[in-house]
Amino acid sequence: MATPPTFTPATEDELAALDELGKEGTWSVGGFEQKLTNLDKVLFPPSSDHPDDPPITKRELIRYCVRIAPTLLPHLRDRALNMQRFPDGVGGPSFWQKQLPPTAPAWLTRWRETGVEDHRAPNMHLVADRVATLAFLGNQAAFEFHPWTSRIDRPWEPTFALIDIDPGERTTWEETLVLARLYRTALDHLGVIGCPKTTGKRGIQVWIPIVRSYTYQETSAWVEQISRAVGAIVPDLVSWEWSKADRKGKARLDYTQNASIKTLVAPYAVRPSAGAPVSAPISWDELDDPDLRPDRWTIRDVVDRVAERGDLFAGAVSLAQELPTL
DNA sequence: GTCCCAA
DNA sequence: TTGGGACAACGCGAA
DNA sequence: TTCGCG
Repeated sequence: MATPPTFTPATEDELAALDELGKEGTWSVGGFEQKLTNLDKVLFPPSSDHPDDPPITKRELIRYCVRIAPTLLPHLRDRALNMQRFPDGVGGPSFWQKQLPPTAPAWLTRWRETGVEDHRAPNMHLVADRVATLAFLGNQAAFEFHPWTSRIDRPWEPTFALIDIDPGERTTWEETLVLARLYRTALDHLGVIGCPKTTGKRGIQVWIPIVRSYTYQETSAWVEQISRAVGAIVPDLVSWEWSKADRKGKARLDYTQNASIKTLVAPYAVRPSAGAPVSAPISWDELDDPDLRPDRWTIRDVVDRVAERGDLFAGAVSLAQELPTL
């Protein structure tokens, strides 16, 4: 696949030029020029933990997008990207976008969906494979990145089995951690490496990188089996009810995201909440850190965390495991 | 956020 | 010139 | 077959 092997970060000069733009203007980053608009528009109010911090503008979002790009792009390259867009930021309406408008900049990499069932037309998807593309996404307020779990050369074969711990209204953070630790024990027992991350909202996910020989039906069944076993250990914390109302505030262990076209929020993606929290990869040990929170890292500090710790989700790109028979 | 089309 | 609509759609289980 | 759900 003709994508660059490494992703060069935005230069200091490019970042300075972003700061010097007025409320809109043409910006050159990573070798491509594009028009940026409404740079001083507030997209995120400060979080309640830091109410005196300045709010987060679109300019700051774009700055984050290009600074995290070298770490994020390996997770997005070669994958169709579903965009969830929040043109008015937190609290405003959002919408999904799969089809890239023909009027979008010509230099964006596109992939026309193949192998689609007869009843719908194939979409022309965006593939994020450049620093400049991340700036484009920031300008579009498309900051909640949802890459497909397959790669575009074999779009109907997943590269991940996905564990999604979705807390109910009555689930505490400590209970969410209990569930995550049970998955940790289960995967350890099976000799399978999973990549855990916070969601930036309330949950925790584990992405398990796999060889491309499984169907979605198989990955879904595999994750369901483990999840049922986890749930059986702490039945008071988990509900298997489909209807939200019948769940009584309990957590859902949602294996049904292991399906074609469905997506989970990407590592380092920004969530539409005050303070711009991100979905942050963690080490398994951090489940025992009393300071861990599901929204602990934001666009203001996750780049520094990556500088210190590296990409804790690197295994999601480099590993390809068999799923042991259960 | 941006395009498109109707008014 | 302005304003409103469009911008996704799988698969599971219950009704 | 449709509806709720993520």
